[in-house]
Amino acid sequence: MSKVRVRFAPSPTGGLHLGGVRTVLFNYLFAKKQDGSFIVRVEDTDQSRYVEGAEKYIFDCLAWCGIAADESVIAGGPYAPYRQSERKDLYRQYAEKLVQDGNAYYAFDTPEEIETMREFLKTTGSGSLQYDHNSRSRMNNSLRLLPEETQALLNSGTPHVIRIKVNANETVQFTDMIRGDITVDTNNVDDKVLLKADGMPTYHLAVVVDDYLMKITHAFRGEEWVPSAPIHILLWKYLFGLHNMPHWAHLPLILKPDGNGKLSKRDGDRLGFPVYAMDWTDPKTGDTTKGFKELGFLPEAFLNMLAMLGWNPGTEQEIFSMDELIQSFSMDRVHTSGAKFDFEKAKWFNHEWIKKLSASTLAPLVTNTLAQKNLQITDNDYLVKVVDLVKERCTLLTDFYEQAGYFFKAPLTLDEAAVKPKWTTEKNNFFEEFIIRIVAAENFDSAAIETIFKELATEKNIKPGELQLPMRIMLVGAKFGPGVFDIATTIGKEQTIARIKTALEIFK
RNA sequence: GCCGCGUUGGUCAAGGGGUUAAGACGCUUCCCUUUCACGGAAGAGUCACGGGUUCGAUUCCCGUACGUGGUACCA
Repeated sequence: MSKVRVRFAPSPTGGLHLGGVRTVLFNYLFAKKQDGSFIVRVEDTDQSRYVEGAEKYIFDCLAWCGIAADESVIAGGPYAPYRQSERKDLYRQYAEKLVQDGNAYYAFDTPEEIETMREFLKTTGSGSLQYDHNSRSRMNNSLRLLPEETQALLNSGTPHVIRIKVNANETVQFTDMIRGDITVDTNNVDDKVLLKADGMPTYHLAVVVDDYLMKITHAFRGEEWVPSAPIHILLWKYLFGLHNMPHWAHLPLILKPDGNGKLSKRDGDRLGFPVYAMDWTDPKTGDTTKGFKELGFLPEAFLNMLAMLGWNPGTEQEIFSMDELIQSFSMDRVHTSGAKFDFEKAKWFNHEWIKKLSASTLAPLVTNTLAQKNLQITDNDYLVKVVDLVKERCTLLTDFYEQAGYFFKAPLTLDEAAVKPKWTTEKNNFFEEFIIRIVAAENFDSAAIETIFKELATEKNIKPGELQLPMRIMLVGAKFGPGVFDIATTIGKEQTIARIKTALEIFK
């Protein structure tokens, strides 16, 4: 059996959408499991939609995800170039061959003429408004024109496209690895443009030619391609033979959480969650769309979450590392129906991953997020200790600022309302005495502090519980965080005393 | 409109002719903790509808409804 080769074929038209990343993931998992190759081919055949920087951005996203292409624009490879615009000249010969074999034809119709044809079709009450086996007999193409007429138009340089000739009354059948057999009546498929007037191929021609040339064995793409699959099957049949055709799998869509339809960038803006893998700034408008990365997601969690949207191992395991995914993944366990995106569940995956990863693994990432809030970390060992103490309280990486910030600088404000109403001179005296005792103490570990605290409380005849909350507010500023004595020992004796003194002034 | 694909709790989903129809997220309650989390326990909530086939259908078949995708010289 030949080596498995799969490809992800993005168009550089904007941010990398959730669904796109999942398509990458499934391709990648499948390839790695079979010890195959994962190829990234840039499909930039539509010059009008080309967006500056989008290609680099896509590769940045893949890098963040930890997914490396075996062959690509960047990595190179035996089938270069991997950018379709650079392969432009290749496609024409295949289109011409199709014309010669009678499987395609030249069409000289202007957009206006096609529009007129559709308007006419509407008046006839015909169900189909397509340029197809039926309507083409009325149009300006080499099928209807005399050979001399066609030649004359060609010679005079009249703009034209090449369209596939789909025969009437046939059926096209193919097997989808996820959906099983799909059969389509050719009467419903139109004569799609293969080669545009500018000489660029359309997606339909380009995928088939490149998948053949690049020896792709399995072609995975979104479900939105199912309706045009028959065109591709026909092209394979005409050009390279069905026996060389890759196996197909059409992945289910990721849908909006609320209403209906495919998840889009707009839904993220509207509902307040990211849709792109990383921040994307539109070069034309300058608008930035938030990405999962910048929001504080770990790539491990992002990918894990995506894998579970549309695929399920059939066991109760939900948390998977990339290696585990590669081991467990199989295309036949991918679902047929679309799944609504749930941001809450996405956050849950991130939380699980933050808990799962060690503090030292997390530390560099936390350093970065804190730096973005102008909190510079100089002591990594100290950071690791802090991360270990607070990580189970953080859902997103960005939560570390709030959850760990007070370990690095004293709180700016204290939650006075939580203390003042029940504040007494006895309590004030307790803390003044407490400072004296910890100054004198040899040990400043968590247990020692707790012992001193509780003994003094007993002496003063105050319940320790009534003193712990004020102490927390003194050290943290608010009602959250790990055990107070753990905080005290971590920030150290000096800081602890300083913060208590400051707070005592405020509580007075 | 036409064509394709789909339909298990609010969401992700396991299962698949006979089950008390898993599990997770979210939600509620309780325990732990005089903080917030974590952890633990419990709870509410489901097989779209109508016909078949069958001793028996959530599971198979056919319709309907609904959803979704396509219907571009976009991918």
